[in-house]
Amino acid sequence: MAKKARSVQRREESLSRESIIEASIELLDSSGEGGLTFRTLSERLATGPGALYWHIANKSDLLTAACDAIVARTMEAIPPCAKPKANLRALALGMFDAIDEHPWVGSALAQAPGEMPMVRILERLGQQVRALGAEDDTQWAAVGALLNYILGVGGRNAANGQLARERGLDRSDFLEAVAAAWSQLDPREYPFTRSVAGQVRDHDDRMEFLAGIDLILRGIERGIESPRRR
Amino acid sequence: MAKKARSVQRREESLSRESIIEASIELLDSSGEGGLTFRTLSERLATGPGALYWHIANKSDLLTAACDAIVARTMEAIPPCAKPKANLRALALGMFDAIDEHPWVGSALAQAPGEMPMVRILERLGQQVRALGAEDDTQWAAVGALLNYILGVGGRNAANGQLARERGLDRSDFLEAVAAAWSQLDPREYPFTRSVAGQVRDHDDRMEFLAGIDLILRGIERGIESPRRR
DNA sequence: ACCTGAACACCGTTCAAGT
DNA sequence: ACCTGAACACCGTTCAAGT
Repeated sequence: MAKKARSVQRREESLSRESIIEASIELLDSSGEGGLTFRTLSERLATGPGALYWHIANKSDLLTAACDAIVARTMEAIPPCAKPKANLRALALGMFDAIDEHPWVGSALAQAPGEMPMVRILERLGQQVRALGAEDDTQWAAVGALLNYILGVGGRNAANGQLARERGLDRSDFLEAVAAAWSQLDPREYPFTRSVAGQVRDHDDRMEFLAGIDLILRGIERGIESPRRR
Repeated sequence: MAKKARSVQRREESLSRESIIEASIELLDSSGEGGLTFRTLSERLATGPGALYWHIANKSDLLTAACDAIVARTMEAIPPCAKPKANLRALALGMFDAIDEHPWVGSALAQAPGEMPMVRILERLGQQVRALGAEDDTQWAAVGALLNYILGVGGRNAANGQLARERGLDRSDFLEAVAAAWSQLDPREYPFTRSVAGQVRDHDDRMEFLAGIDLILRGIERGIESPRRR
């Protein structure tokens, strides 16, 4: 019962932007978007909330920086490949998996348009679409379609994860609840939604995501084959 | 200087879910996402914050309901047309315009996966994709691609509008700032992003959005023409 | 230069008390 | 049944004061 340990553990290393971001990622991963708070964060770093402001501008800056760290790692981890199409698929899947592992990245990405994390993705997509042979005036539409699709899926996955967490369910239980609600819609007004309710229940998110990417890639290829009518 | 007017105006009609949602939409339109507060809302409705809870479950419920009101109106306003492809384009453009007019709808939509507002869009998209002649097993991918693309663009437009508002800029000034930041990136690391910086400045968002939709539609058509290899 | 932590100006939500 | 408004338990952010 020696009392030599201090009641509040003091930090050994001095605070830094990197250590703050790292702690934020841990917090976001373990407790979701609502888990990142200047108070919990400063507690975990054994300091006061005000100290954080010496290293980061504000909460939005912090969230974007945490998101960027994940995106940068994800981009680095994607094995390079000679074929642009395979590259694009790997890129998209890499982002899908990253958001699956860190759902908060999906919404952080959406909240920081034009910022670094989005630029990293944009750049990689753009280079590969170029390599695919798209003409200058169609590149932008192709990259935009891929980027927005990825962001759309990411945002939705983030929201699914967030809602499931709030209600104390896991992802599949949550999707089960959605499917149940859909199958009780009025069949005259919502025939399509009702008919796909079953698919929501037991589909493979990842494969479905990839099917969408392939569909967009088909559209891009077709645009390249028959370039423009005049 | 008569004092017969009460200092706080009292409401004439009793509170209702509809009137609360209507007032929320006005507040969101005029002051952005941060403008919707139980205090400002109850002030505007000449009541106390607690009263609102008799009619709505919580803030997320309120936001989704406000979003659903806009989406429902948007769906109703789209003129029906015999050609599924034209219908899909009109549907997508309708949502684009709705989010352009009410940027908060973009993020509210993303936050309510599987809820009514999203189901309305899903259903309309699904019916038209079916009419296009897609087989059962490819319908879901096609609808998913369109829906996620629309959600992705919507989310990004919402974020653009929100950030511009926070910084007191209008949309084009904000995009100008993004373009300026992009054109100062390292040309060796970010050649693509730099090369499209100019396009960000003076592109037409709406037309670009439509180009993406057309690209996806091409991919869907191609999938229909050469269904599946075996 | 960097950190501390109390204080400020907010939030969403609850709930006893009223009508 | 519906409304009131004070109170609760939080937020992000600031800033005088410390080292």
